[in-house]
Amino acid sequence: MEPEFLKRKMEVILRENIREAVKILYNSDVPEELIQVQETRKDFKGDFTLVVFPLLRFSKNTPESTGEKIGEYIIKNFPVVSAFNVIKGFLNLEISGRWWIEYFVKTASADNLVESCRVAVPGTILVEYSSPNTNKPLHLGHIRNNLLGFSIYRILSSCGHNVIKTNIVNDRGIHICKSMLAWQKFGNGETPESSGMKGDHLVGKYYVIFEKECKIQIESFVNSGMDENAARNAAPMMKEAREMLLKWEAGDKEVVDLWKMMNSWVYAGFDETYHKLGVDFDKIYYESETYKHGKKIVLDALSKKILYKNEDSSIWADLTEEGLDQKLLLRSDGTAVYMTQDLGTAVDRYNEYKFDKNIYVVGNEQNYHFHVLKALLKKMGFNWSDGLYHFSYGMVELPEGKMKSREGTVVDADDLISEMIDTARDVSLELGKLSDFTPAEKDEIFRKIGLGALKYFILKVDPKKNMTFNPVESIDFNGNTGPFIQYTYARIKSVFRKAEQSGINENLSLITNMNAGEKEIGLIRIFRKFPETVIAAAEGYSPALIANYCYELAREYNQFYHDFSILGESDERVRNLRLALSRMTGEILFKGMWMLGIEMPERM
RNA sequence: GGUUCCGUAGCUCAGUUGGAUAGAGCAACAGCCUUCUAAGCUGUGGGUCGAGCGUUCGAGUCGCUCCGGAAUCACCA
Repeated sequence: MEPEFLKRKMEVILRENIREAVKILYNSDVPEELIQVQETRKDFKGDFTLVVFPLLRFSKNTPESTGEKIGEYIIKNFPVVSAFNVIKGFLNLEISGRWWIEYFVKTASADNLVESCRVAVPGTILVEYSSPNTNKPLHLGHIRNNLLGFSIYRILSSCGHNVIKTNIVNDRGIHICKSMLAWQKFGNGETPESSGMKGDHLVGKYYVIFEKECKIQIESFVNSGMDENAARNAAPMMKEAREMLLKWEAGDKEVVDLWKMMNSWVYAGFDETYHKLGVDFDKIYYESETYKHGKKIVLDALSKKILYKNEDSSIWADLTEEGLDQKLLLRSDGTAVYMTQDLGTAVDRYNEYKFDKNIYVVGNEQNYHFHVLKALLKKMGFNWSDGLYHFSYGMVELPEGKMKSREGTVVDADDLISEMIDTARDVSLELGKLSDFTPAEKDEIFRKIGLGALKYFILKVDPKKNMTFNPVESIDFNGNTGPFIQYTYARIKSVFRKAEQSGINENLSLITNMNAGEKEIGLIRIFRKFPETVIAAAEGYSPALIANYCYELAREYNQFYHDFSILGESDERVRNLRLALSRMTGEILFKGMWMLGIEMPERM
């Protein structure tokens, strides 16, 4: 295989030739960036297009005649270009079908295409994602987070980086104490076993109970004339929660034991959800450990006068020089806040991995937090903080607005996954194509399709944009969807199964020196875009680019599949070409979807 | 109010460094299964790309000003 061949793109070669043409025709040395070669738009004839406008100042002629002259020169001196046409200021060049076939044969496999994406200098990259709180189950927002994080991991490692998946579990803090307290007060010893509830859901239930009971207390204070903030502080439940946090930080055995027990329930629940989603982690950090280190870092910085102490003995950073605000790092009672532990986690990670990059997959609601985190680390003298990158993604909203746990409008992750699989089952059974499968095999296919639909739905959207999820209309299985791409793949697999049955083998050597038709070239043109799409996805942290690429390829292939017979073709060379194109389509779709964490069924 | 992000068809979304007549899917309507899987394919209708001004041969894309929406500015995480 020759990755160099793949890297030396046709555009580059054309650009060189055009530059040569301009030099000879107009006696001018044109700066490279003025030679704009791009793919020809679909509705015009040609493969590559030169935008001639920037060259007019050298030709001192109309766009049309400049295009004509360059076109004539190219076609005379560069035989790979078989024809050209000029429309307005655009010179469309047609590349010979033979070149496309030659290109395709040299490419040989999707693995080679992925191989050509590898970066020259691989780095060590940490990808932090998921970051759950242990007081409630995962919801749709976490699903977007997990899918993005996992996909970024696969994309970056496909490009040759050493990627480590990390997860910081927010297992301490006042919110955790809330569910613990409510369980103590109202739980009557309920456990996941006794209730039959998934552990994370059970703990989440008590978090909700706390909020409800606390709200009643606050309201009664407000009704007796207290203002909202004071009422919140005075509510006995809130007081107790704060006391519990203090006890926890002091290592009180009873509190710590309760905490351990309830956390173990939650972890069992999370593991189940992660497993269903198909995501995993190489290293899990716990805030309950890293916050201590965070505290130490804060106190060190205080002693170096980087931070300052307030008269109530709370500790702050002054970030006004950085264009930010004052930031609290330790409360007046000495307990840690969110930022404290994130400082500790970042330093721990750097010490452990000496990463080049540390990517935080965290929602855009925390943009400010990560701004501050980076600025703080820098201020404290950790120069590696330049490698911190907040991969900020948009919120998932419901048609009526933001999801709110309090109002019960949260789309639960486990529920959603099961609903998707159920829908896949319904659709599939109605189509009735899998009658010869065992129930277990069918379930496996339904799972792949249901999750494929969900994952694709989430990942096809540009990560940085907010997206809307409509639970009523739910997720489609037709059109620009995961199942559409899976279906295309299953069709290709089916062709090869049939081929095997009829003893037809694919023979690449037969297709060299062939001339390709328009539809074949259409497919090869899309194949060619795979590596650059992967690279763009890696550099721009955008799995959506790969998702939309896969859709484009699947659509093109389905047209091809519809218009031409593959196995029924009598000309052996043509049949081999079509088989080879089918195989490549299947391979690329498989690879692309793999990078999204989407599995592909052999049949559906 | 400050900061950041967003606004493209009825709905959900694409639209590489500015390039030709702004694209898909869903929904609606009309077709295509005796032939490799119809979760497919083909066609029709649907747009002042939030508004305006500017830069440019050329703006959905860049700049400015508005309008509309979101996030954030906690001794919550």
